[in-house]
Formats: sequence, C-alpha cells, structure tokens
Amino acid sequence: MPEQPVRARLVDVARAAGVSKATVSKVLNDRQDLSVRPETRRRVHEAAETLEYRPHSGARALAGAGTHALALLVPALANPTYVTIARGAYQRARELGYLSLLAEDFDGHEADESFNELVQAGRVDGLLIASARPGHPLLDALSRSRVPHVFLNRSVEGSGRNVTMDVARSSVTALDHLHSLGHRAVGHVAGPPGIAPSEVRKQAFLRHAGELGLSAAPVASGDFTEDGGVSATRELLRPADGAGRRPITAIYTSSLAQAIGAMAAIRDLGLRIPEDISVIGNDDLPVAGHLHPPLTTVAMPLYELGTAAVDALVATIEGGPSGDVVVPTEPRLVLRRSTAGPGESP
Amino acid sequence: MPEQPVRARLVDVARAAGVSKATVSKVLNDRQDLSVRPETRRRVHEAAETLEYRPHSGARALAGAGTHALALLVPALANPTYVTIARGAYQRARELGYLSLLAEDFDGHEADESFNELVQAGRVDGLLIASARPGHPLLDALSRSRVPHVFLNRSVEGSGRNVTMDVARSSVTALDHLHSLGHRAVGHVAGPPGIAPSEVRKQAFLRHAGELGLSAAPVASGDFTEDGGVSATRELLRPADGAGRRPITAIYTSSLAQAIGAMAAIRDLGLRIPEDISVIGNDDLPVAGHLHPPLTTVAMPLYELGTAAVDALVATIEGGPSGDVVVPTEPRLVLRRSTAGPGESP
DNA sequence: ACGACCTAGGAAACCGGTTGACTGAAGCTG
DNA sequence: CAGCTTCAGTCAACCGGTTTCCTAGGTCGT
Repeated sequence: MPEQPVRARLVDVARAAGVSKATVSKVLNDRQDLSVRPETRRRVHEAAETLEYRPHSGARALAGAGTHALALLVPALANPTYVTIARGAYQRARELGYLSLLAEDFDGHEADESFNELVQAGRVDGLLIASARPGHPLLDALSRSRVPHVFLNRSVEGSGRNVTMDVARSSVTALDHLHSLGHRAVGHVAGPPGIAPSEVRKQAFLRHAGELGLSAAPVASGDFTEDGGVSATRELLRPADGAGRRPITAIYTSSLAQAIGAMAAIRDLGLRIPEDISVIGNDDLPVAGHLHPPLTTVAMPLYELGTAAVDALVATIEGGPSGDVVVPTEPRLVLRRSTAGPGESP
Repeated sequence: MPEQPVRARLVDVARAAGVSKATVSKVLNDRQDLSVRPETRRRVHEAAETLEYRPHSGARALAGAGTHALALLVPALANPTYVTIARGAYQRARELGYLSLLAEDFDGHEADESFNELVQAGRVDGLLIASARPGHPLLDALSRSRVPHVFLNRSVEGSGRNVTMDVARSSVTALDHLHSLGHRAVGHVAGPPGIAPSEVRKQAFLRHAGELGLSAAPVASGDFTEDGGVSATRELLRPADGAGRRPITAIYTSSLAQAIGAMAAIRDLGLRIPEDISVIGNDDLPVAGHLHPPLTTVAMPLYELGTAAVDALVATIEGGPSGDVVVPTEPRLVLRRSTAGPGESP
C-alpha cells in the first residue's frame, strides 16, 4: 500500500513550527488577541507553506468560525446573464477570503432543498439570492432563520438587503436611442409579472414613453426565454386597428433571449430587421454580435453586480449594517445593426 | 434579544425520542450493525421530522463520514452545454443523497485554487471534472492525492475514469445527413487541439468522409465560441484554387456557439444559408431553433452524461471499481432549415 | 437452574479546528 | 528586591456528529 499523502493538519503545522495548535491557529487567522514574536510568526507561516496546510472547513465551521463559503442562488443558469454575475461574485469572494458556490434554484422547486443542504447543513455562511420573487418559499425560510443574505438583481421590497443595477435607466437609454432614430411607436417585451427588474423596466419604459410623447407604447409579457420573446412579440405586432397597419416600428426587450425570440417572430411574419422593425435588447453577450443582424443591446453591469453583492453580504456576515445598494455603473448602449430609423437600412 | 431559532442537533433529536445520540445516528443512517425495535425507529424518525433535523455537514465530515457533496468543474459556464450536464449531475446526485456543487475552472487558471478550496478543505467527497486537457495542473494534483474523481466529456486517456458520449457517432450522423442531401465537399470547424471530444469528432469526421468518398473534407480549428467559429469558417471558405471556387458546400461545427459564428461569417462573405452553404452544429439548445435560419443540430445526450458521471463517481466513492463509461443514448439529428441540398432552398 | 447467546441500545473516544482562561518568564517600578 | 505588568505563548474545553466497544436483560438449551 502506497503512502497516503495525508492532508496536513493544524497539529502537524504546530509540530513543525515547534509551537502549540492554538498559536498556529491564531497566527494563521491573524488574530489580534495574541502577541507573537515576528520570528515565531515566520516559522508558523513557513511550516504551513511547506506542508501545504489547508484548514478543514468542516472542523473550522464546527468550532464556531464560519465556513468561509457563500452560495449564489440563480433562477436559471441557462441564462448567461447569471453566469457573468456568478463570475463577479466568485472573484470578489476569493479576494475577501471566501468561496462562492453556485446553485440553480429552479424557480422555487428546489429552493427548500437547496436551503437545507446549504444553510441548515452548515455548508455556507450566507446566501446571495438572485432568484427571489413574491411568494417564493425561500423568503419564508429566510425570515424564520437568521442567515445572512442579500438579494441581487431581483430585489425584495422592504428587505433592506437589495443589491441592484439601475434598471430603470436601461429603459431610458434604450428608448432614447430609438426615439433619436425617429421611432414614435415602440413596443416592450417585458419579463414575467411580479419579478422586480421586470416591473421596474416596464414602469420606466412607460414613464419615459410618456415623457417623450410616443404615440404608442404597448407592453407584452413573456418569460425571459426565446419562446417568451416569440409569443410577446407576436402579441405586440398583431394589427390593433382594422386597417391592418402595424402598431409599432421598434421593440425593446427585457432580456437577450427574448430579443432573439423577437427577431425570430418578426421574421416569421415576413418583416425585416431593422427596415420594418428595429430590435434592442438588454444585456450584452458575445452571441449578440453574431446574430443576423447583429443585435443592438443595452449592456448592464452584471459583473459589478456580482462583486457588489458579495461585498454587501460579507459586510453583513462580519457584523456590519445592511442596506440597499445600487451599482453605480450605468447601463451602456452597444450599437449594432438591429436598430435604424423607421424604414431605413442600418 | 429574540429567540434564536437554533438548528436542531443530533442530541436534540435523541432527547425528543428518548434514546441516545448513537442510536439516532445509526437509525438515520440506516446502519446494519444495530438492531432496533421498529417502534424505536419510528420514534426517532418522527422526532427528526418534527424538529426538522439536518445533520451538520462539517461535523459529519469530521467524524469520518463524508460530506456527501460533489463538485463539478466545468471549463466555461457561458457554454450552456455544461449547464445541461450540470442539471443532470445535480438531479442524480440528489437521488443518491449527494449535493452537487458547480465551479467554473477558467481553463486551469483557478483549478489549483478550486482544488484546494473544495478538496483539501474537505468540502467535497469527489470531483466531476469536465475541464480536463493535456497538461492541466489539476491532473497533477489529482495523481498526488487520492481523491475520487471521474472525467466527463473531456476524457483523459488511460485514466480508466472517463464518462463520455458517443462523440464519434455525432460526426457520422452529421456527415450522413449532409451526404444524403448531396453534399460532397464538407468542411469541419473543430474545437481546440488536444481536447478529447474535439479530437475524436475530427478523426471521426475525417474517417467517415473517407468512407463516403467525399471530394473534400477540410478541417479548421477554433475555440468553442462564436469567434472561434467565425475564424475557422473564414479559413474553410477561403478559395483554395486560383479559380476562386468555393471549396465546400457545407460546414459541420463542433459546438453550437461555433455554428452561430459560422453562420455570421458565411453571411459576412455574402453567401446564403443553406442555398450556398449548409450548416450543422453539435448540441441542441433552445436558441438553435430561433436563429436565422433555424439551425440543424446533432443533439447530444448531455443530461444523461451528467447523471452517468455522478453514478460513476458515487460508485467510486463508495468503494466500487472504476472504469470507462460511454453513455448509451445515441446522438440525435434535429432537422431545421440550415441544411439543404447544394444550391437548394430548404 | 445455569451459563451461552441474542437483542436493543448506551458510553465515550475521536475527528480538526477555535477560543477564552491561564501561566512562566522577563521587564519595570518604587 | 518584592510586586506588578507585559509578553509570548499554552491548555483544555468545545463544536456536532460517527463509530467502536460495552452491557443489561431476556431467551434458550441442557
């Protein structure tokens, strides 16, 4: 039997450095309640280094220090939006000495289970929740237990723990762009009702449409998927008057996938993009630039959302106060060829 | 100070059921080395139920039982392929009493760190590795330690721990389809060199092209991204002879993103799909059906790959033997409108 | 009637860290 | 030079499970 390359334990480091477990623990955790000679400190660090010591997270958690792990709950990983957020969260967590785990929360179906497995089982110190919606079972569990958590992207009103982007601004940016191209009748493909950013975008769209004096600003809801975009777009393009005139000349969608669906639906109706209908979507990802035509988008600061959420959560875990946060980076218009003046080529 | 709704602990359950910790532990873990009266067993389960008892994963891990957690390392979450795999893994893991965690391994950059944080810190019992490639730092770490693991999708030759799909078959399926439409000169957009499924697909493509007697079967490599598809496609379509004739009439890509890139590149050259060039991609996802034109694909059994990998890993963890596994489900052709006979409309 | 053998369950050690109370030695003070 | 601090660390309890021996009481065979 070959030598098992056993993990180094605290006591191994202690032995190697010629000190006690307690000293090693305190030195490595940089605790203030202990005075150590620099020389000793050095020996400890050196021993830990050569032995490649990693504290056992379970033991640490048991002893009352946390696990130094967070979990990010996203509603749908297939939506690459959340992947960008997750990356931001992961990186920032690492910088703060935490590990960020990723879990898909199939719109509440698995939420209880995830909650149990992650929080109750003591695997994580806190939750980053991107899957909130009214009536979500998780909200209940959270209020019963006292687990540190923040809501990101999908905020929960009155929680005082929301980390969001300036979603309203994205509607304004998109609408200003279309308006400046000459569009006066713009439709909006909104996300499902009840979901915070979806509602905010819709309200901002309607408000700003009013401010710009648009002649029409119909809204249709659909899932944040391609199919959701297809059905909402069909609804928007159905001739409203008997004359058979198209009610709108441009569409603004709440997600990238919806925009892809919208483009498909528009073409199915025999219309051209952007000559007949301009399309602009939210969230910029590589695929947008490779569509036909390349899609104009409003890029949201997703990565920053992830980092900001971790900052807020870690602050909470470490005893700080909590409060709503809005990521300062503004949505950015990414101009491509799916938008043009009504009747024009790009 | 409000009552902290503390987690129920083992001893709480024991007290409630009127037995000892040991008994509860054994009953809940269904251990054979103890005889209990059915009545006692019932009481224990009941108490655990009403107290909503969840074992503390850290404590359990410390005591020598595992963590009952696995980690899935994927090379790029932005590639939705891996999301489907992850779902399969997650579900199957749950059925087996495990929790599957998801981590992005930025092509080796973070692999060591992930390995340390997950394995060395004792957070997981085993690894599902989908990010292998020759020279990957993880391979070293794995051979040094004795952590249970399997490689999925991207196999590692000689490891005896590969869980794969019939990737060669997917090339045959795609090529047969194009051949039956009348194509005799087909190009292949392969993945990066050195990556197992990429190489296998390419070899199978070349072999079957030979079997079918194609007049041309050029191959160009590119990343599994849209941009990778663009550049490889440009290479394939560059006129080879002085005559300026296009060398091929169809393109088969190794990933869906590459297919999207290929379509963009084809259009940029002023060519039509499928009249001038047919396109067929690997992996079927919702977006494929909403492209312009809707993309014909070869659907791979990704979900099953995830479940099979978990089966294999858990078997290893629980002391079983290991061995290579190939998911039995065959690749399936999903016919859409990006393929047609040379010169024809779909 | 008495030991052998089950049956049902309990006591306690142990896993690997953390933490607050404690201590021996050196330095300072009066 | 005795007493008080400060310094530099040590001791041991503890976290919440699991597991390995035990044991008390009842059953069975002879």
